[in-house]
Amino acid sequence: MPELPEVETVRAGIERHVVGRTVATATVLNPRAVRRDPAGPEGFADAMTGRTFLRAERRGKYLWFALDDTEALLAHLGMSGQLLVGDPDRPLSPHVRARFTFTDGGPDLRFTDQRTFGHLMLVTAAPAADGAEVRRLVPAPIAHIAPDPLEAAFDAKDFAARLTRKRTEVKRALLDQSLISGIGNIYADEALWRAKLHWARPTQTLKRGEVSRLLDAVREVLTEALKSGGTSFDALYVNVNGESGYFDRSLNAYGREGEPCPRCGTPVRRETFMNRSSYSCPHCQRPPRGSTERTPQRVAGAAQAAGSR
DNA sequence: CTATTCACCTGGGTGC
DNA sequence: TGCACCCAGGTGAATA
Repeated sequence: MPELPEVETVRAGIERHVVGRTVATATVLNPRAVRRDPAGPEGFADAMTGRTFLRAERRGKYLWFALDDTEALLAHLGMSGQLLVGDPDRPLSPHVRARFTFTDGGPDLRFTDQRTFGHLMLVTAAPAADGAEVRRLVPAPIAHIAPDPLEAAFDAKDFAARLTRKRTEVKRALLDQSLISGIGNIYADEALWRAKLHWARPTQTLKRGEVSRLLDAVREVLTEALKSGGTSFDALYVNVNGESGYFDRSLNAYGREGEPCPRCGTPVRRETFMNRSSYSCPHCQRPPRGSTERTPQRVAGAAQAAGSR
C-alpha cells in the first residue's frame, strides 16, 4: 500500500523520467480513473494532450505534476496504483487505466491500478498558504490536506497542539490526513510500536514527551522506509507495487501477528480497529486504562450485513 | 465546526 | 473443482 515513502519514490521517478517531456497522446482506458475530473475522460485526455510535465511534487500521499503556473495533473495511487514508465511498445496489462505517450517517442507513462481506488485529475493550483518560505503551488482539491512530517511547511508545535486538542485515539489521529499527512495503516503501526504507544491511547492524555517521541518515531519510520525504497530510483520502471521488492522492508509490528516483538520477544498481537488490523506488542504497548480489548473477529451483524451486499 | 460511518473496488486466499 | 465469502484499506460524501 503506497504511503509517503512509496509515493515519494514514485515522485522522484517521475521527476527523473518524465519531467521536461511533452505529452503526444493521452488515453483513458477506464473512465473510473478520472472520475473526479469534471471534464470527463475525453475532456481530460484532450486537455492533457500537448502539455509538458514541468515539476513533480508531493504532499503526503498525493502527487502532482505542474503543467504551467496554474494547472497541474493531480494523482493519488489509492490502494494499488502504480505509475510505470517503460517501452511504449510493451504489451498493455489489463489494469492500465490511463496512458500517456510523449512527443520524443521515448518511454510512455502508464497509470496502472488493480483496485481502482486511485485517480488522476487535471486541477488548478494556488500558492500554498501554509508557510512563508513555501512558494510552490498546491492543488485546490488537496488544500485541506495537512503538510507531511518530511516537508518544510510542517509545524511540529502546531501538530502537537492540534493532536492533544482532539478527542480521539492516537492511531486515528495519525491516519487523519488533515492533521498530519502521508501516514497509512502500516507506518502508523510501526511508529506506534517504536514510540511504545498503544493505538487506543486518547490523544488528550498524551504527555509532551510522548508527543515528541511519537513524532520522532514517525519521522524515523518514514525516513528509513524512504531510504530502502531509494534503491529502485535508477530503474526505468517507477514502481510502487507491494510486490516490487523494496516493500518487503523490515517491519517490527505490522503483519507480524504471533511473531516475537524485536524488542522484548513477546508475541505481537493483532486487533481490529477502524475495521482494519492493528498490530502491536502487548508488553511494550500497554492499552490505556479502561480501553476494551478487541479481537479480530467482526461482530456477527456486521459480517452478515457485509456478506449480504 | 467535529466525529463517525459507509461506499467505492478487485484478486488472492480459504473453507466447505 | 467450484462456489461463497473474507480480506487488504485511503478517501470523501453523507450523516449525526
